[in-house]
Amino acid sequence: MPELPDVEVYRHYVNSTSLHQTIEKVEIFSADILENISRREFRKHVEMRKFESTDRHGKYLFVRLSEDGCVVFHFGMTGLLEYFKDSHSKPKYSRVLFTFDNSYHLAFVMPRKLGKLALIEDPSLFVKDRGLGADPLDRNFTLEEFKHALTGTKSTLKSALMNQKCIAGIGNIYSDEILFQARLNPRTKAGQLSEQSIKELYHAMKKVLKKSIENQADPNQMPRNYLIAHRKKGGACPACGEDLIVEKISGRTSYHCPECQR
DNA sequence: CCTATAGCCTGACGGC
DNA sequence: TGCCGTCAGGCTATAG
Repeated sequence: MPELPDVEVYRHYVNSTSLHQTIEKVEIFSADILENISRREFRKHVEMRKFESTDRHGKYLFVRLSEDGCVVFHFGMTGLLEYFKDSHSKPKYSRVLFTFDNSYHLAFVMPRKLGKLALIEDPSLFVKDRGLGADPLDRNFTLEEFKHALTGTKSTLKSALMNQKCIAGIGNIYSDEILFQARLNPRTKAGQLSEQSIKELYHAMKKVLKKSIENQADPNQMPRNYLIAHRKKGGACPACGEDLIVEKISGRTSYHCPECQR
């Protein structure tokens, strides 16, 4: 699931459930999702601390700890968070479980173990070290900056949007949606866009991401003229009714309308 | 620099 | 019902 909107929804979820309570216990059921840290070290740094605040960059969620340090959640394709009380109702595929002093738990649930958990000092340094591009919902992310990120690249739009070093946070589903809303063909070369198209893409990107967050990143709540509900085999364009084209681009299954996205 | 591919991991789904 | 292949909203390493 987790692209930028999903991760932003998880961030709000952590804010409304898990802050300012002492973390009495950390249980790690799958050590292989820990990045660069042992079970023991992770527990030592997190237990008896509190989650103080949250931040997000692209698909990464940062949860700052009291004292110092920051837990980084990366959700892979199937990660999610669940806050619950009854210890018997621990969700299946819980990989890490935080237990608070109010006896509630926060589970990092992830059927496919493609995500990661890390402990870092400084999110901005983390972003820099990974070479992540700007977060498209960052207040300081201007049209100029977007233009700059696209110029010089020879890749397709689909690929550029999904490239985390170019823009951070967009994945397969939302790249399709953004290109659909901007009426741009996914195979268009990113470096050859007109000023006008770049501008439209920029606004479509912000619009789609914001709208999704407003709707709790729930595909079922998205407007009818969005692609997302039709993004399946045999789907038709919600704007013109044309059969959608399905093809692999950058190794991912991509959907677009041959009429609306020329 | 770019693209395509395989691999990581595990479950859901469709065809026979 | 069971088995098998394919696919999945991410990312990385590798080859061409």
